[in-house]
Amino acid sequence: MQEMDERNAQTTTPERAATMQDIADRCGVSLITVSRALRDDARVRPETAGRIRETAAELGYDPACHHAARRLALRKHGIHVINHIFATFMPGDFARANYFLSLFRGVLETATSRGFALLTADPTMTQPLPIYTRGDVDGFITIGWDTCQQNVPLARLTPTLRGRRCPIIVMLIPVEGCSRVLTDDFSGAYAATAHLLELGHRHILHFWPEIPEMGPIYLHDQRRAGCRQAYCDYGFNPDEGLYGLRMDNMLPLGERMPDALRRARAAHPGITAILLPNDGYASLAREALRALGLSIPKDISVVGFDDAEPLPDAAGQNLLTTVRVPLEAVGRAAAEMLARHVTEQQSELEAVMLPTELVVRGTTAPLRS
Amino acid sequence: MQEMDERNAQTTTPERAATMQDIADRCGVSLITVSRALRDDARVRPETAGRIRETAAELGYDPACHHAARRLALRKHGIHVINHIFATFMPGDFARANYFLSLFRGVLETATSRGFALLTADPTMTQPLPIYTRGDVDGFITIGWDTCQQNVPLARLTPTLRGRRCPIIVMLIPVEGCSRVLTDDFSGAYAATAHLLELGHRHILHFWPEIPEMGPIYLHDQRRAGCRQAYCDYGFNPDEGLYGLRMDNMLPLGERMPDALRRARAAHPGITAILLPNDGYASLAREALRALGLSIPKDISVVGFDDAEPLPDAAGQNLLTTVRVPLEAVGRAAAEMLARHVTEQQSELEAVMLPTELVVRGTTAPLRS
DNA sequence: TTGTAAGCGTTATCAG
DNA sequence: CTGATAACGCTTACAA
Repeated sequence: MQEMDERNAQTTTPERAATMQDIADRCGVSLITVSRALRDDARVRPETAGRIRETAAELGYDPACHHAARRLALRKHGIHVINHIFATFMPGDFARANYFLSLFRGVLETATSRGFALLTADPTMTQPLPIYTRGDVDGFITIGWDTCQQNVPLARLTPTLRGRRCPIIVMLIPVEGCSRVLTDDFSGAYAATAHLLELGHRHILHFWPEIPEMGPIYLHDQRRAGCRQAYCDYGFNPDEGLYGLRMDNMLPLGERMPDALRRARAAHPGITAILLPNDGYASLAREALRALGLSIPKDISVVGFDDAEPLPDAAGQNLLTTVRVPLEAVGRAAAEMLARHVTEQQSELEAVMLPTELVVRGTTAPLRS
Repeated sequence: MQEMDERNAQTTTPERAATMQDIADRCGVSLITVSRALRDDARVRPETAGRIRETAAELGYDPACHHAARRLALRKHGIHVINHIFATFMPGDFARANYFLSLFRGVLETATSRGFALLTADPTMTQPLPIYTRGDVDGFITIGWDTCQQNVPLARLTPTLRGRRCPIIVMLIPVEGCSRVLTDDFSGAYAATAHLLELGHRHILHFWPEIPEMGPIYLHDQRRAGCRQAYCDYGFNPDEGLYGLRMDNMLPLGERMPDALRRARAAHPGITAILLPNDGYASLAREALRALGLSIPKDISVVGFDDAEPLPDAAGQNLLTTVRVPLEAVGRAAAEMLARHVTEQQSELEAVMLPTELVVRGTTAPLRS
């Protein structure tokens, strides 16, 4: 059986991918003619072209195989051939799995459908992989981590990309000099606050992450502004009813949640509603509140953010009232934007803002009078 | 400030990456001497080499930039330069998010630490992206989907890779002709069954996915064999106590779970324990059982598989007894294996099997007498 | 120790 | 319409 296969094989050794020269030899034409024929250059006799294309097919010629040579040749004439590779930076620990996954899924889906392969790297990696400086990547998509946080790759990348046409799209958080896809967190927080105010709540605890070394955190500042605006628009004073729970560190809050809530309630006994920084905290909050003898939404209303993580009730239904952030759409928009930048040689910065939406479920209820 | 930057710039236009010729011109040596110096070739005077390296640094010469040219040049001599790109196929819907994420995280972590970038593709993509046939990918890692299922990319890839040295590592399910990283599901299922038998259970329902068009599903067959072996070793007859619940379709089971369980119990009223095909079904099963008036583990014991998805109790603690499959380690091992294949030019197939481990939590209890 | 030659596979430019 | 030429940036083989 092996022998048969070998006999059936083309005369070219299977080791080596077929080249234009191979085709030219077979057809008795010059290499250039082959090159032209395969690129549908008009100035080659249709008959010759047909014969060439046939032979190419016979030999299993695959233009993609010699993409690198093509790029090299065209560089002489200043022609940039796109490579069909995007790169993203996603946290390797995927701590908030659904959050990043949604973004990632959107990016992957759209990149793929546009013919681009997607490289993934962990933003905490200590040094950029060779491929990033090689010029093989057509563009980058990343979460626009605020300056001092984890934008290691972005910071490290920028200098190596200097002078090279290599667009970077940031998602969710704006970064100077990059095209961006943002979400309207201001309006989301506004809607959530308005919802609570309309339910009669007047004293709301707003989780407000602020890590000292990081400076202001764009998203959370936007949201805080939205909350305050709602207070004002409804005729209330945010300084009297909206309490910011400043968090100096986001992750290990699991253990400290009960303590944080207890102290917040001690300082502001009137609190009847809580705005969380993301859905992941909801189950922690539910636990902590239960320990304080409070049940949701009877005694206290809770609103999440992102709509990325469910808070399942006994029947497995998600009962978390939250602000939906269209994460997958953000990913799709970013990839689409990048594809446009890359294929249309467009170099102007672009900005898109996607709407958020309040999703009312079961963790908010009218204020008990 | 811009002006200053421009004045400080090197004489080479920043548009163009520095080349060896640029360095040679500056140093008054030939291009080839530069090539040698930068590759630490011994046969170049140390003094000259030093000067060359200095100039290279000044000009910001980055060898990675011209990686493609290097590959092209070396091909003449039959030398294969590795490209430091791996590719994986991961389901884009990430239906069982944690499961695939764990695998992915392992692959990504190890690939990155070995200096390889990771390309991700959705296995359902209709046609392979250009990069896959281009020879830019050094090797592939994928779940070894059984032949008839979603191995679209694998099937479509193999012919294009014919004759090319491009190793493929499959995870979890063996595929002919590929190196593999497997898990000992036989032992895992054995341990789970033994655990239940020791607790006094004699009538166990074993979910046994079997999709007609797919033929036997390796993992589930392994597990079933493990279950049966345990029955035999403990002196029981699997044909009398181990009931297979054949599933002809895995995904939309959510709605059919209550029905499936009801019918299984009708057929085999003695059932006191259930072996699930994966953790994701645990919450569905809990619901369905609750609806039948049965509580876990009082009335019925339940064992999951994978330890990828928690079954949280009221306090958020995972109470699912399950078989831990070291998914992240599988990913790491696969990437490590691939790196070895690629860097050591090794072409012999390799196989690794990682152990599984029964994790006893709160969903299994002694049989009520 | 250094330089010269030739070529990897392709393409734009110019000549036939 | 077709072909020869030179180049993209690099490397091995061989000569000086």
